[in-house]
Amino acid sequence: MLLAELAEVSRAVAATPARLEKIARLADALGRLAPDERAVGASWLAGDLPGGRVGIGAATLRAALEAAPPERSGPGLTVAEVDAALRRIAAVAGPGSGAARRRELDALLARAGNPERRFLAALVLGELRQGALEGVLADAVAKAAGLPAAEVRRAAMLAGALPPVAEAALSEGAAGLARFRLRVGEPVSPMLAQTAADVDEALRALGGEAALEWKLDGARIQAHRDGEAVRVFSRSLRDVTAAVPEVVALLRAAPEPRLVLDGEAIALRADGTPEPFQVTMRRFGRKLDVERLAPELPLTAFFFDALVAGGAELLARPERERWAALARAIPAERRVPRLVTRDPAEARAFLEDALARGQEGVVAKALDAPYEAGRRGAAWLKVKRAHTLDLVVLAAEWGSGRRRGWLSNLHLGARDPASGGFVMLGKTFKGMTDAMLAWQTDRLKALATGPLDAWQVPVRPELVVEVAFDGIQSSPRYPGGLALRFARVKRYREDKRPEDADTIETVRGLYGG
DNA sequence: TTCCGACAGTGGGGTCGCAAT
DNA sequence: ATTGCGACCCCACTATCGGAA
Repeated sequence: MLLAELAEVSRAVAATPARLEKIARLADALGRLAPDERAVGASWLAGDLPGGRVGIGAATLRAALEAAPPERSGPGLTVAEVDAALRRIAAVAGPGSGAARRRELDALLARAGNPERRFLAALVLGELRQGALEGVLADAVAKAAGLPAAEVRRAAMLAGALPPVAEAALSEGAAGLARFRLRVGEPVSPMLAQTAADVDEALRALGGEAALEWKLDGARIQAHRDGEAVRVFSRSLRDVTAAVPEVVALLRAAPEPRLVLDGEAIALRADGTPEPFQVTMRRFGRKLDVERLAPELPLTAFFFDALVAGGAELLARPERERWAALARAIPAERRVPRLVTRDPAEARAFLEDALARGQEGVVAKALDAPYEAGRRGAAWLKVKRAHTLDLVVLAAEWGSGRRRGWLSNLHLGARDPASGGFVMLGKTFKGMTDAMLAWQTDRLKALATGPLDAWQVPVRPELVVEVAFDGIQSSPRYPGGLALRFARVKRYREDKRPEDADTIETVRGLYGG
């Protein structure tokens, strides 16, 4: 198949809001792929590259697109050709690799017309924006193969990816799907949590009784052991074994030879309290000098689930059984602190204690729920605590996609009594309804102190907005050395003037305390 | 007919590795 | 030595479609 055909499918999928029509068009395209194109075609139609990102980002792509000839030349690109080129691009390394990537990219673009260029660019950036990603495509695979969507999804979660499942389903039907099972050493999509406002709401939603566990502010890990072979995966199923020797040692020392465990890796201070997430990432994100850094900045694993333990696969077993199996496989100090209760007061106290010890919050879990790989199900509910500040809008950036034409991303500042000015603490685009976006666009245009056609518009610092956030973190980027984590707008405070806004001193107090 | 689960989109800050400067 | 880019860790929130109730 030609790249141009897939680009046209993607365009048509993006053009219709109806999910069923998207599914029909995607299913039709999947059915037209040649057998050896099915995995890569499915990957692209889900907005992914089969081998992951290739080392080309917005800057490189922009430069290449500007330099590309206005018209396509040569024969149209085939799916196989483009796949091969992208794999070559991903594989280059060492000095001159930037130029080598660029040459390959230039060659691709030269043979691509505008629709193909748009499709390629979106794929490379991971920003397909056609209103269909893996979730919708799973339905399309099911439709194309004539198989139940639930079985396709299940296989994709156990495989940790949809493309191989698409290939198997289209080529071999139900028998192909049946081959996908949990295997020790191969990662599965982790189960995710929904959010609850507080523990009372969480307990109610879970039917009264639940297991409450500390929510640690670290990095998710899925640890596999098969005898001496240990592999550890991140939330996105990247192999991070080399980054976490402590976890490897822990698994090897366990009394059971076959384990698949779900947990969190986090850096702790000497007193056992958690380091900020940034500090954990100094270890978890590292590939070089891990062994040298490990003694001075150790990572500690806390597990909260067992997918394989006690010689059995436990995905379908209830949570309380999986926890019991985990407890037999891993010592208590390597498990997440946990309380099973139906008493709201006890649950609240557990949350308060976790927060007082510097943890992020708690996760409430249904005791009878299975492990729903890849699902953000209602069986796990996270409860955190937000702070709020009244901050001043210093500037705004024009939105993209469905926010085109709206001033969307707000620059937020705290009042600085010392200078009489404002100290920027970060940006946010979250929390606004469409009505708020329209309103703030009007207001900010009237307050603009710079040209409205610029990418970002500075404004007179007069608009006060109540912003919720999870915490203050040290910042190498912002002038006050502090930044908000997960900032989102709660509401505008038209009753407040900028001189009523919170001060940088208040923010420093929050950071220190 | 209304409700709600699942999904996609819209971007945020920080850290590391690495090539280019 | 510094800078900029890209990948990936954490993520909140709203709008929408279409099946469930």
